[in-house]
Amino acid sequence: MSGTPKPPPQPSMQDVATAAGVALGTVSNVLNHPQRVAEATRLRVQQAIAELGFVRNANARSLAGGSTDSIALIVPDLGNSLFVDLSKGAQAEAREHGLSLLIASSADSLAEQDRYLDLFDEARTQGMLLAPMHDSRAGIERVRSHGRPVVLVNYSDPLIECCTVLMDNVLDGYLAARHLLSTGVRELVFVAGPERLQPVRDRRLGATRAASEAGVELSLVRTDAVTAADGRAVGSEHGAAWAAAAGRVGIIASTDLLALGILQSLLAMPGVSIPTDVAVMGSDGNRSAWESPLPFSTVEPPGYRMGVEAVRLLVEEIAGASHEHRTTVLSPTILERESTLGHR
Amino acid sequence: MSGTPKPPPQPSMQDVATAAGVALGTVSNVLNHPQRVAEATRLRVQQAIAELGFVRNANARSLAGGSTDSIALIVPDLGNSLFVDLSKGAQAEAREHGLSLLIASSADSLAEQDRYLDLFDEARTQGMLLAPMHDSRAGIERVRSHGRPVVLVNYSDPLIECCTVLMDNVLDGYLAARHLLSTGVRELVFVAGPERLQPVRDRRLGATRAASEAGVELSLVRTDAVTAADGRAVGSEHGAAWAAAAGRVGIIASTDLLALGILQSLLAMPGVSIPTDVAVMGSDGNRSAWESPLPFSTVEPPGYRMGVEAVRLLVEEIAGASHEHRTTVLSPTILERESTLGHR
DNA sequence: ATGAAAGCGCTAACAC
DNA sequence: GTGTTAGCGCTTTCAT
Repeated sequence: MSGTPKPPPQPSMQDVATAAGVALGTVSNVLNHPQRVAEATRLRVQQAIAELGFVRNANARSLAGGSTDSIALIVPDLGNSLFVDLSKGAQAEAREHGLSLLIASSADSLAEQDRYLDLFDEARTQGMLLAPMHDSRAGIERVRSHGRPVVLVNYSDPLIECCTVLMDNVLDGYLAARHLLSTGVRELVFVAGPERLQPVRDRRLGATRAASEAGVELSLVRTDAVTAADGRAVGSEHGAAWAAAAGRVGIIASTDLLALGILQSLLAMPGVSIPTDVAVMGSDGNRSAWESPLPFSTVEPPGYRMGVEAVRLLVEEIAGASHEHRTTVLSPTILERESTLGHR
Repeated sequence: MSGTPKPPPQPSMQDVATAAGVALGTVSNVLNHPQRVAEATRLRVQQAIAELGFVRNANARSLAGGSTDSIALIVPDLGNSLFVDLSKGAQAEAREHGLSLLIASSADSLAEQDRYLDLFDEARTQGMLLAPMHDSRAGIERVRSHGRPVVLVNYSDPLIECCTVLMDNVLDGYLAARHLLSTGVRELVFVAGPERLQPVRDRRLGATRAASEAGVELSLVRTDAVTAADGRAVGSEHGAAWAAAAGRVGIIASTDLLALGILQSLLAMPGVSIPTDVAVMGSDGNRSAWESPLPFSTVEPPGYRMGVEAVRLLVEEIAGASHEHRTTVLSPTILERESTLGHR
């Protein structure tokens, strides 16, 4: 026995019209301009719709009508809580404007990101929010050249003329360093990922600024990537030296996953006490790093508000006959926890 | 100065045909059956496409062709890491089958869930994966009655005839209880949410079974919901009693957020030592509960594999002339951490 | 208030 | 190998 008896071809508007004894156009009016239709007719049509189980074909609809009411959000990874928060904000704001939000994850693959850019382009969405990966310019320009607005989130490229929503990563690094300094740290270390990662560069800038304002030294450790594994490598390489330093050392990892890895390896080293000898913190508020053996301080990005703002900019660009591209920068907030604060 | 000079209406296939000096059908062939077209012609057409910046209209395409190659996933909350893992698995498997995955979050709102069900129904997606909220039957039946397959994830309803992918929540509770028992707990408490939550009921069942097998008593505490706030309430109400118990007490919270709340309140009580007096664990592996002051044990659902399996079932149902509905049940795994294991 | 008819941009079947 | 053509299901005039 098969599940559904037999998938009947879905009824069309014409079928409904016939069933209700009216013309095709009238059915369309019932759906789109109910007030133009007499009460009695409307009821008859609505009943036919219900009886036939009629579902509007959105494809035909937007073909004829020339537009959709969806916008799309493409993020590199839903495992990063920033993008989850962002999607929530975007979703809420989209609804405010009567738009539906379609979410896609590019799974950290540029090819996949391009596929979705094209998918949403071909689907004639009203526009897109994109949290781009590195080297996304070609894809973005392609979509934009088709007249479809794109708002960039969490990444800015001066070569791309687009509305953009950013968090203040310089402030992020600055806040992190200031926090560590306030706990009595005498020496700062910034653990940076690859130089090409813009947010990482900016955070380092902020941390450097705070350090020099305070007259404290900030040294730099580089890693190939920004994963927990990289963090563990850094920890085992430098941990002993940090613990042996004269004063208390403060470590700022450029991402939370990095911080997680550092913590993991330091905690495994006998004789290293956190946060007494070494204080460690992250700086991107990624809740994926939750498995930490010790809850650590970090700086939290304003993800939800970024989503809201991004949709606002997009809606403005969609509506605006004359549109001026803008960049909105939002501030992160510090989150203080055990890895820097001392014991309960 | 406005951003884009002037959104030119996007060129159609006919425009490309004219530009390339060929017929409309030939352009279609270049796109869909390149081997049918002579090399020279194909190149000419491809150049015209590039020059005009032509983008296939997916709506017209699926109208004429009668189908899409997208499937959709609707989840109640991307903040729950189970659904993130699920989307990753589904995404990977969808790609294997040449399908694109569209993700939507219903933001814990039944109305929003219904909206997306209809949106994807109207968009003629090939089918949907749904992690349903309570009382979703009407919406599901509606979509299914239109001949569009739906695979249920993480929730089963005997009244709905659908393929379903579940985790074994009875095993979940069983594993949790066994783990606590293995750490020397003499008395178990299960903190349950509302009775209507199926996974919670099942976990309780499993925990009860493990307890009776071990000849240990399991008592029950009920809460109105399963949030951290509920957990804090439970903690402050029962914490003192638990700590005062003769043996070591093991607490199983039916969700990780609940466990988080319990931990928060217990840690704030002087004289209660975790995990020495009271061992606490969660049972749904939700990484949103990462802010815990103490990393806690939990049971991790097989989210990724659930996503993969769900897509497989969906694809089978899409393809299958005769399709037999199936339910796949996957096993969770225990995750042991400090809140039950004792000190480092 | 309702009906009739012209596309929207494309695919696929068929003819050349 | 390429051109022609009939829809796909709908929205929107324009008549009536």
